[in-house]
Amino acid sequence: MATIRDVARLAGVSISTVSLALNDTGPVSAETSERIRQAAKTVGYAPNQVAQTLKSGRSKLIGMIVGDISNPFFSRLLREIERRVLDHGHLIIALDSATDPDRERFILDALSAQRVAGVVLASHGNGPDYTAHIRRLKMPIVLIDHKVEGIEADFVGTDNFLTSAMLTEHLIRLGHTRIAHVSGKLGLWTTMQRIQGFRSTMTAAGLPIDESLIVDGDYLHENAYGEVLRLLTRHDRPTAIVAANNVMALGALQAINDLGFKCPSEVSLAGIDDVPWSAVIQPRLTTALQPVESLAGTAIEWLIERIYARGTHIIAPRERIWLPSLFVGSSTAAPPAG
Amino acid sequence: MATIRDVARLAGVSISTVSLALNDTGPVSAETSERIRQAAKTVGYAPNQVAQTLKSGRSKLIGMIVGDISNPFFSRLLREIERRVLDHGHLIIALDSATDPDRERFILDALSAQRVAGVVLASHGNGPDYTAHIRRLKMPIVLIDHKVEGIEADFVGTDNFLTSAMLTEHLIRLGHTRIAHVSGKLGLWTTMQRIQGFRSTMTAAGLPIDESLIVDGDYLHENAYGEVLRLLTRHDRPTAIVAANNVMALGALQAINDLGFKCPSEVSLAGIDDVPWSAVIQPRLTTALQPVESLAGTAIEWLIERIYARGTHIIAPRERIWLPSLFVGSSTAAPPAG
DNA sequence: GTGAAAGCGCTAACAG
DNA sequence: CTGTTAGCGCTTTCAC
Repeated sequence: MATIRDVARLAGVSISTVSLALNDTGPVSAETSERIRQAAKTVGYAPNQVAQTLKSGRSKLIGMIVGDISNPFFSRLLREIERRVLDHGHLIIALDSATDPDRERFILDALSAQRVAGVVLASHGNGPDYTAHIRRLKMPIVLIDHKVEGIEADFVGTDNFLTSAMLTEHLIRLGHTRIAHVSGKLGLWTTMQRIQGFRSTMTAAGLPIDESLIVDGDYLHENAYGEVLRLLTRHDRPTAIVAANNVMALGALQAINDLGFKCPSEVSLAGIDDVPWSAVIQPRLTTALQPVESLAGTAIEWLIERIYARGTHIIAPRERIWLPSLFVGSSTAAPPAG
Repeated sequence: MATIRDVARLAGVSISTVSLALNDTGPVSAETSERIRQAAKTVGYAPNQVAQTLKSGRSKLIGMIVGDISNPFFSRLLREIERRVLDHGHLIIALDSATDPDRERFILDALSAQRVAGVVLASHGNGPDYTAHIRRLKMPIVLIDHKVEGIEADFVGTDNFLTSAMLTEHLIRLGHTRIAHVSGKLGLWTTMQRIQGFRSTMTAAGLPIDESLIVDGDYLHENAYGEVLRLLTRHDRPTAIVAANNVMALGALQAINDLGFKCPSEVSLAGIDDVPWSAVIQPRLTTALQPVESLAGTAIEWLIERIYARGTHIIAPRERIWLPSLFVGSSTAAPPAG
């Protein structure tokens, strides 16, 4: 690997002149500059990012932590973010926390040790210990999807109250009264908002809430499958189900199919977030969609801003809540008569 | 961020003693060592990986480049690899080349500038220029999925000839004679092997090969959708289709559905690689499965070996070809009578 | 316009 | 056993 020294030697100048010329950061005569550029090309010089990072204290790497990288919602988000970030000369280190707060902390420490420029964090932790730990790292952070109180960071998310509220409303209008909600990991802001949206909409419609119909699926396919099996084998089973994310909706659908129920004629199903190729899944799921590109765009815009602002001025935490949209598929219909 | 200096000051020793003690790399009295560890803890010392990297010339980062990070085959692979790599104290930088060789080169250069320890590469390039460029980077590389001649790297993949051959054989046994193959990006080893597997099996069964039934889907959902629309609107349409990957199989299925054909009674469909929610897709696709965990395991084992062997001894390029397995779903059946 | 030198945080000889 | 020192590759004053 050629270094700045090799270039200097070949061009017959000092290393500082090379740096000045190549970075356009000082007065170098056009002639010398040209000679240096030539030399750099012939020796195949590429600046060592590690040295630059050590010098500047900040690398060109951005960390991104999500709960499940194989969840299509997050892999789309990752893809969108990565695309935008490459334009700024940054690279993304994507990590899967498996929704485990301890693992998340471990990863955050590792990213901090790498002196990453910033972090896009779909957090799964909370509590004073957790927030104190994050604050101590002093990294530019943009929270995405899951909001956490007590961290000086921007937050970009969707109106989660609305996501489940609109699905619930849709089912109520179709005539359902016994509606179940398969929720995500309890304690998370996103989860609680979605549960709230469900509850409020039920109550506003004058429907009673059967607490046993609100079950915890932990945002996982398997859990949702199991919970829905349980729900549908009860004598007072629900006629409709709202799943709090995409993979749980698919788990629910599988349970419905495996038990031999017809969807939507016997059980209606609605979920949050799309899956790619949803077009080939029968029935086509009714879903509340988060605007992935808008989320990715805002997150990166703000993070980059924060990275460049660092040391210059402080930016007060911002918050942007995008609105979901409703896609009505063929998985929801009026409840069976009787 | 506390540095080794802060620890040294607090413990009342020199920085080299701190380094020696904390890395267990020199003779330090038990007492001093303990004092140093205490000091490190109280100031919250964590070694700066960037400085270590600059010193050693090699970071704890591993790059991974795939053609499409949102393809479930690759996101599973990424997840598996990441899990294994964390155990060795490494982090993964995952990047999406969008199957573009130029973009792939750009990314490889960026990784090289970061002095990554090694790269897991699902390559989409070939030709002397390409291989020369990669050789020049001198990074430990493990090729995965796509084999490229002319690079001194290990290769881990699946017997791709067999994947399409077993699917074709399965269709022939069901009675099909007009079988189409929606292939991946032409020129890639993987693609060519799969086409070969298709051809050889047809020929071995004494069936003629209609060249117009071998179409290029470029491993993309949209392309496959379009190609299959075209195939099925021909007067001499095929009765069965072998798609060279998972997303193309789903694109094909969508085309079949959209045209109003029944799968499998009117058109049979088989694909390569699973999708996570395959259980809820009707009909359940017949697929040739690659052993993702074995691929990930071998790739990382070899890459880590190569990373540690660097400078010590050279390892001759190795190759491991795993066998696929056949999953018979409900998307394949005997061709319609007449 | 250009060069010398300090220093980012760490490791590893080499002295003592 | 412990401390001094050089140096990884680069940027950035500060002299000349």
